[in-house]
Amino acid sequence: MPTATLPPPSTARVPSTLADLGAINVPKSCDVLAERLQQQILGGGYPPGSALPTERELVASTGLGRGSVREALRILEVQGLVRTRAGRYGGSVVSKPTDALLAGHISLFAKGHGVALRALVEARQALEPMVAFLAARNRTEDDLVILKRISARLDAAAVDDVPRFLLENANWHSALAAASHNDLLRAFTASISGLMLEASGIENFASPNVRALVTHAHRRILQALEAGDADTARRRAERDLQAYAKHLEAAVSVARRRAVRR
Amino acid sequence: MPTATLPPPSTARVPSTLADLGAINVPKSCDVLAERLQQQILGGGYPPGSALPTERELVASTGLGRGSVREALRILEVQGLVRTRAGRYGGSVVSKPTDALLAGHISLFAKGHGVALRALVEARQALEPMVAFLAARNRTEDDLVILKRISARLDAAAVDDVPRFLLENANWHSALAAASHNDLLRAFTASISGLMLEASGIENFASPNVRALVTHAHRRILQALEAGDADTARRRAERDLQAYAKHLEAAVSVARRRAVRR
DNA sequence: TGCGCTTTATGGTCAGACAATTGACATAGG
DNA sequence: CCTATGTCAATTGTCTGACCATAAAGCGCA
Repeated sequence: MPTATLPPPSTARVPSTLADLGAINVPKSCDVLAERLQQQILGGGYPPGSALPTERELVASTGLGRGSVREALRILEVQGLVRTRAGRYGGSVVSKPTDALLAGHISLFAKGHGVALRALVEARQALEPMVAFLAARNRTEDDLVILKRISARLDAAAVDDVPRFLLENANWHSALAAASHNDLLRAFTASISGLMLEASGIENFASPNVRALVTHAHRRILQALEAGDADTARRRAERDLQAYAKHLEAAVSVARRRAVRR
Repeated sequence: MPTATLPPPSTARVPSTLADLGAINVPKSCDVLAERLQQQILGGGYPPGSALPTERELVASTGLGRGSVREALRILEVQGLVRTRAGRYGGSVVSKPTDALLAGHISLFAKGHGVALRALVEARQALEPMVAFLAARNRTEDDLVILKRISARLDAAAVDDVPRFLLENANWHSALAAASHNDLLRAFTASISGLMLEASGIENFASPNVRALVTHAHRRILQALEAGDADTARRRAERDLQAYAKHLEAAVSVARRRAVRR
């Protein structure tokens, strides 16, 4: 964190021999425990699926109170590193953070910052061409089956069921990202799809025009995937998203004009 | 979550009139409180900077125990929605999730899934061209100043100070993303830069060759930014990253051959 | 004016108790 | 023998109460 600036140490009267200690950090006990457990987990000491010590064992081994231990475990839970179950033979089991969990954090970030729909579209424009490229190279037969199934549902819903259309559209993008077999791009894409799905519930783009455009674009990309033609897949994703962004821009500006008039 | 499959309801003998109830969810009290507070915060009830009720007030108003209230606040803290300070006039203050926090979650996700360096590079290849494009369009004079300063330090370090070079390189990519003025792309890029910085500490690419390549590429992109030429900036980012990826691939395969021989 | 002490509201921590949960095991019934 | 049901024990979930640590406001003194 090279940009962090420390607060000036009091104001003056610093014994000249005393070095600048900087802001002294008093970590909370639960944070310390959480971090140590995190390191043990990431370091391989507790592989996914294995059980952490029970709360009371941790109390005994750390000397902390049970409340602090519970808060530490709660931190790990929010981070997606453990899942906790009550009851006998329960306890905290190490797990890997899920896509949904990361999507939740990204969603909070976006909502907290008031990220505009335009920014979401830009992010998708950044990700999707590469996703399509990789999907064409790395897809399995199963990936194709899933994408075709979603495409069919998408086409069916495009006729008149707009909410369903939007949902299946989000699924389609997520499935395409899954076919890329890049965990990071998959998670990013799924997050953005979820956010756009939410946003599209508010605005009312997805006119019949746009729906036809989208289904057509998806079909063409899917064809490139089947052929394993990565460059074509990328190019089509690029072009289609550009067209989509233009439509969206127009729709938004219309909505804005309408809002101004009202 | 359309992919979730419910466990088959016992095995048979289901009274035919009984509907499928699905898995019943028993949320913990602190989760309920955390979610309610989250909604209030995101709904604008507590704008950033405002103070949440104190722990004891929440105890009084919710009827929960203090431990549960504290766990709820701890959840919000990990999500980056509040910052908590001890002492009089302390308490929980609403805040926006920081880039660093989201980067931490993304990092945990990547480490938990064992995301390969190759996947990181692919993600950067996806993001950076669009980032460069937007940066050329949206950069301010301040953005340029910052980028130039980092570039200078990068050039200086490229001669012989490899760790410093890698650090400044990560800073450069983050600064470029900041210049795009897209919060999401900025956060994604910063995360990936951090992860690559960590990874590059292990591997030992960044040979003199690669360092020269990188500094040259950054200079060319910076020139496009100054000129405000978005398309050129994007094209250069694309080409340079492709070259970088190729170098990396070669370095990794060399390392692998060496490992096999040993 | 300016420094230092006190005051006090707040989070941080611990201890103990009880409730709720849940899987394993034993047991009864067919 | 198999199935269904009851019992048990270990574990998390929750509450209560107490005390400590912290930090900013306010006061008093020089």
